[in-house]
Amino acid sequence: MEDKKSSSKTRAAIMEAAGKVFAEVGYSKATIRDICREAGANIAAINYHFGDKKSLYIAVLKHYQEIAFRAYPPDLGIKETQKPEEKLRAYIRSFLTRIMDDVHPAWFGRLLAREFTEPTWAFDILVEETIRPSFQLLTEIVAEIIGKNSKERIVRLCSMSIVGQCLYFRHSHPVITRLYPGESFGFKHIKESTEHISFFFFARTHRRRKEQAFRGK
Amino acid sequence: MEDKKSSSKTRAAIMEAAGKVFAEVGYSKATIRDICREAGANIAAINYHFGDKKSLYIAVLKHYQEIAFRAYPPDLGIKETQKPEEKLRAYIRSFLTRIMDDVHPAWFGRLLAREFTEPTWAFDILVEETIRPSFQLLTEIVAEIIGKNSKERIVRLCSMSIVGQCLYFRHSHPVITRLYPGESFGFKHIKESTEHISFFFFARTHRRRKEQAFRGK
DNA sequence: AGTCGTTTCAAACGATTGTTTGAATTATCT
DNA sequence: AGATAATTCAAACAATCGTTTGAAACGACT
Repeated sequence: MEDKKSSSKTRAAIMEAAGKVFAEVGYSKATIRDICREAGANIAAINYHFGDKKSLYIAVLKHYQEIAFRAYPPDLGIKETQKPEEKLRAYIRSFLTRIMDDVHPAWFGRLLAREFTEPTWAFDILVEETIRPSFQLLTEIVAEIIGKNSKERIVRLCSMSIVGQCLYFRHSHPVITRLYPGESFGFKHIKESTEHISFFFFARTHRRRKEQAFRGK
Repeated sequence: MEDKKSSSKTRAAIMEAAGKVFAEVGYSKATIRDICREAGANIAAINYHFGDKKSLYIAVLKHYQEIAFRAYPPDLGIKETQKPEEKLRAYIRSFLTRIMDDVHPAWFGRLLAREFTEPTWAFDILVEETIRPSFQLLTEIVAEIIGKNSKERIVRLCSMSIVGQCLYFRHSHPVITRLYPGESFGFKHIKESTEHISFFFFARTHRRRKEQAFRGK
C-alpha cells in the first residue's frame, strides 16, 4: 500500500531531500520534519509513500547506490589488457570521485563514507550490494601487483590501506581546515590524491620520479 | 557550584560510565539515563556535578585525553638520535595503541577515532590540545624521511595517508567481519599493522624483505 | 455531474530526550 | 548533639522525536 512505485511528484522530492539531509547529519540526527520541510511536503507524506523512516532510508540508499555506481563504476576506464598499476589508479580515482562528489548523483558519497566508519542497521545492504563486489575487485588488482601467490591477509592489509586513505581524504576536511586554514583536499584535488595514493603503493623510487613531474605541472 | 572538583564517589563513577557510553554510541545517541544507570547514580547527579550534558562530555574528553597521552605519548620510545624510520614506526605504534585500546585508560581511543571522522562541537578542544601537537610531530618525522625541503603539501599528504590508514584499521571492524568472517585486525595485531603501514611508507624493496621475515615469525 | 480511489493536510498521540524542582538524606564542623 | 552545608532522590517539566488519525482536496473515469 505504501512501497509501490507511486511515482508522484512529492515522492521524488522526498527522496531527494532525504538524501541530502541523511548525508548531511546522518540517519539518527535527521528528522522527518526537516526532510519534509526541505521537500515541501507534509509530515505524513513519508508514512504514506514509504511506510516509515527506516524504509525511507533504505529506499534512498538503494536508489542513489544504483545511480552513483552507474556514474562512477569501480572499473571505470579499466581495460582487461591494461597494466595492473593502471587498473589500481583507475580504481582509486573512481572510488575517490564516488565518495567526494557532493552534487552529481548527489550525497551518496557522503552516505557511503558515513556508513563505512559508523555503520547503521542498514549497513548489511551496502556490504552485500556495493562494498563486497567493490572490495573484491580491489583485492584482485592488489594481488596482481604484489604477486598472485601473496598471503590473503597481506592482500587484505594492502587493500585496507588504500580504502583507509581514500576515506580519510574525504573525512579529513574538519581536521585540515582547523590545522591549516586555507588548505583543502576535496573534489578538485582528486587527481592529486589519486596520484599520491598510487605513489604510496607502488614504490619510493617510482614516486620520486613522478612526483617531480607532477610538481612541475 | 557544579564544575568544581567535588571529588565524590559518584562523580568519578559518572565520568567512567559516561566515557564508556559516549565511546560506544557517540555523544548524541548517548542518554544521560543510560550513563546514570551504568554509574548507579541518579539522573539529576549529572546536572549537579557537571551542569549539563555538554559540560560532562567536555570533562570526559579532557580527563581521558590526559590519561591516554600519559599512557601512550606520541614520542613513545623515540630517542632524538634514532633514525627517522624508527621514529615513524614508534609514532605509528603509539597512535594505533592509543586508538585501539579499549580497556586501559579506557574508551578514549574510540572517542578520539569517532571525533576524527565525525566531529562534534567539542572537536576544537581536541584539535588544539591533542591533534595539533600530535600531527605536528608526525609531519616533522615525515619531513625528515622524504626530505626536509619537500613541499609542505606533500608532507601533509603523506602524513594524512598514515593517519588515514591507522584510523581505518580501527574503523574497519564492521566491514571486515562481514566481508571475511573470522578475520580480525584489532588490538592484538598492532605490531602487524605497524609494520604494514611502515612498509607502505618506506619502499617496496624494503617491504618485500621484511615481510618475508615477518611471515616467517 | 457524480463516484471512487489516491493523495495531502492539520492536528494529535505516545515515547523519549535533557533539564529542573524541592524535599529527603548524608556528611561536616563547632 | 545540633546546626549547617553538601549530596541524593523521585517526580515532573518542556521540547522534540516518529508515527497515526480522519477529514479535506484532488484526479480519473463512466
